[in-house]
Amino acid sequence: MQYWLMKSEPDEASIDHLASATGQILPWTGVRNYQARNFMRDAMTIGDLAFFYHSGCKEPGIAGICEVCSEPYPDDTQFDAESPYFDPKSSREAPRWLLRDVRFVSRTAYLTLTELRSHPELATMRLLARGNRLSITPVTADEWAFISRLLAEKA
DNA sequence: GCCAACGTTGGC
DNA sequence: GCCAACGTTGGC
Repeated sequence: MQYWLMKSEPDEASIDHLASATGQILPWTGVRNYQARNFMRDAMTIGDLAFFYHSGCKEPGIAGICEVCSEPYPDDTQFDAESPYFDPKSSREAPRWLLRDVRFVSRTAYLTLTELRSHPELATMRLLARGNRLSITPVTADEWAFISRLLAEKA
């Protein structure tokens, strides 16, 4: 059992999209970075929890919690020439990009990036590391517990 | 296998 | 819209 933080642009897929999806499940589509793919393919386990983080928006921050709910499988968008995530170098025989489904767990109080940065306890969080661009990052049990406490206080 | 050029991410 | 930081590509 591990913890994660998964970034999504709310225009594309927000916590509200996840909450209103069929079965409250969405495929974590569009990851085109090998490290993030490897996390999904190799490191995640069904039942892992993740903070659902809104990025690329006015106020980036944690908006909710979701749960890994499938084994890894090929991301269909890599085969779709119409998709912005199309990868001409991938094939159905040897798919490059694997994803997992995530299930809605809860909305949380909105915890902004600025606030996350303000807590020295979180200074070593992968998300906050200088130059970090990874869309999926591991969260330690301590970080998870600390942030959960912050969220509970704000609720 | 190096590395310059290019593309992307994502906060500001 | 800018740009710093990073990842990927491809020529050599």
